[in-house]
Amino acid sequence: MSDKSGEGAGEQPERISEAEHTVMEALWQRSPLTAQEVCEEVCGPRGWSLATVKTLLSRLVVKQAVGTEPDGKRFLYTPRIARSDYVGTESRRLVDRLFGGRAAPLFAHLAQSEALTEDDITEIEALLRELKS
Amino acid sequence: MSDKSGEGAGEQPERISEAEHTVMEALWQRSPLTAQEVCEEVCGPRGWSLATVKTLLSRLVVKQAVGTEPDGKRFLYTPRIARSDYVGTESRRLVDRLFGGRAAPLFAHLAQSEALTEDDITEIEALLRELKS
DNA sequence: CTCCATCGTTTACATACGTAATCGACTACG
DNA sequence: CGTAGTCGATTACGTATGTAAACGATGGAG
Repeated sequence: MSDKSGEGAGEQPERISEAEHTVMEALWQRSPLTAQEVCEEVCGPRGWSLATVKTLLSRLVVKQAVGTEPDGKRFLYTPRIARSDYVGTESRRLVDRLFGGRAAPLFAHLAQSEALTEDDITEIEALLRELKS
Repeated sequence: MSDKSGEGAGEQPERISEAEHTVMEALWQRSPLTAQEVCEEVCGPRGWSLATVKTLLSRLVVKQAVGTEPDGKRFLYTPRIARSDYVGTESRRLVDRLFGGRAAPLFAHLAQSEALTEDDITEIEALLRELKS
């Protein structure tokens, strides 16, 4: 089988960098967007120029993390990977790397470092109850 | 105040890369170690050469993440940052970046993606009970 | 039809990272 | 005393990342 560069199904997605992730967040929030619109969302907070956003968008297109759709002269950009997938992968990576794949130690750490608010605790209790249903 | 490059207390620690982290884990496991010994721990699993470990160690020394102590001809390397600090920082970064700083959504994600084992759940329940004590 | 504002694309460049070979100093063996 | 092994330090080099300017096409204003 020519797995040359076709689209098969077995492409493990390329890593998305932190700057790129910022752009993804904008697209997950609302899409499709033009480069201009993405910039309006993120350039301010990050102190970026439009050029930077354009670069990041191209790289994300190459990585197949966002897709384009022509709209007259310009493009509309849309995420091609779900936020939940990204978040899941990243979370898993962290848990694997730092806690030997076990979630409990991560939880313990968050608890100890006071990263858990009252609300978090209440919510987690609710989730636990659901899990045991 | 001269915050020039002295040692004050206000140095936010430089990022430790993934490869460097592998070396840190070896040192957290047991220390002090020689470069040789670190290599014995990690070169196999990662397919690294001793040279690579040496490079990573130097970079970690520059980043002040590990300290050295002369031992005759060679050095003994020791972590200068606690694993729990590193783990805490990294966890926080992830939670901030992906979950708006809230731990509950992270937890929900782990739960949904089946990243939680029975044991995890039991342990977390125990932790929760402790927190509410 | 001409000119300008915009697009996306290409090129740029500094720093970080992964991975390692090489080099100068020193020590231990013969 | 000379030589080989070992150590940390220096240098190397390709790719990734952050950040952006330059370029060529093109569509709309006049």
